Amino acid sequence: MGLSLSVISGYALKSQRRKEAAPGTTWRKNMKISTRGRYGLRALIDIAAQEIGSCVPLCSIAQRQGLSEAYLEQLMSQLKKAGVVKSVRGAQGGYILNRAPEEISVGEILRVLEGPMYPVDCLSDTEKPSCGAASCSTCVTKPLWEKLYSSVNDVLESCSLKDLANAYLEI
Amino acid sequence: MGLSLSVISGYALKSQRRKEAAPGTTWRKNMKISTRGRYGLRALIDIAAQEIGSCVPLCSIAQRQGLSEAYLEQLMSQLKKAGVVKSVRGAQGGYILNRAPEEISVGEILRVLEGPMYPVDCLSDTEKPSCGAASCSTCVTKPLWEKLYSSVNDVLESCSLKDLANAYLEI
DNA sequence: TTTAATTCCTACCAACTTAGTCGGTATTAT
DNA sequence: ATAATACCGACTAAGTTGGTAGGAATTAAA
Repeated sequence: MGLSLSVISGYALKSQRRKEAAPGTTWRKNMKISTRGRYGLRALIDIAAQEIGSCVPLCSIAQRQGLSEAYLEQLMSQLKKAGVVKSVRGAQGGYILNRAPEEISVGEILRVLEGPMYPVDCLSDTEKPSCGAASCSTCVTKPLWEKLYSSVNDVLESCSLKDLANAYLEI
Repeated sequence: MGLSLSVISGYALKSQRRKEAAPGTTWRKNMKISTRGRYGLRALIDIAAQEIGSCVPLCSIAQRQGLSEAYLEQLMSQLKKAGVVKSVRGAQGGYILNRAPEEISVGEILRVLEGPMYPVDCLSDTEKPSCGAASCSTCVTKPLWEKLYSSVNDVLESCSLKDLANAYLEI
């Protein structure tokens, strides 16, 4: 019934992985960091852990970290545009950190890959009551969301790529 | 062509609202609190702001807060199961807080409606390396996620329904 | 006792997001 | 030349979000 072929395809493989991860209960995905941020961060830690100044090709990152090379490509391209890494094309090419690892915070990486860490959209620009409230200035929850936002940012800004790469090398 | 009827239906109305909210750029929805948490919290603030001990029917909450009654129903049912509110059925029925508003934290409410605030799933139970790493104990990012988790929780636990209801009444 | 207001319950749905895949092009060291 | 690599845009299955729809059960009040 053409089943074997379709099961072999990449799309089907993905769906298998999804199913096995799904628990019985109805889980929400809010306040979560997605694979973009997690995988991208792992890739950067991997690069930072290699000899400094050396080109690290995607295929080697993908292999060491067990990630899809094609998916990583998307993420690295975004990180390059944002100035976090630079790339060298052609054979023996790859990616290099664009700054010292202690100058790159986890917060910056996640902001590039996931967008700003606002817990609600209202925080993104002044006076846009997307919550349906009459006005943002009379919103009683806004101060709480602002506190949450700055708290999250503080934690993510306090950790640099150097910190994580050091820990990675020690294992 | 049957177009007018389908446009009038609720499904079509919803899609209109979605489109107007979508900006040009590609926004991610990670690390965000969804409508479940935001609407549910607003509903509870609304109840807490009414005369204490009085039954507050969903229709009045929905009207005052500009929310869908049917959607609120889902949320309140979950909050009831979790022991945050209790309900009175029949005419003149409605919902009442199950505890004093100062005993109900925003953290509890969001946990009920959105699930636990783990930024990554690995934190949910011991040693489940859902990230693909060899083992959770060698994961260099886990301590960071744990710090993030407790930071988020601290903020949300430090704010009670009473705090928000008071602010709400002052406006 | 009827009626209206209300909670409760299950199913359903369109739009959107996520987590990738696929195929091809451009560039460059060897 | 060739092989390795980055770069690019289109595509996609599965899952999630933000609700609707329709009815059943319960109860205060007329």
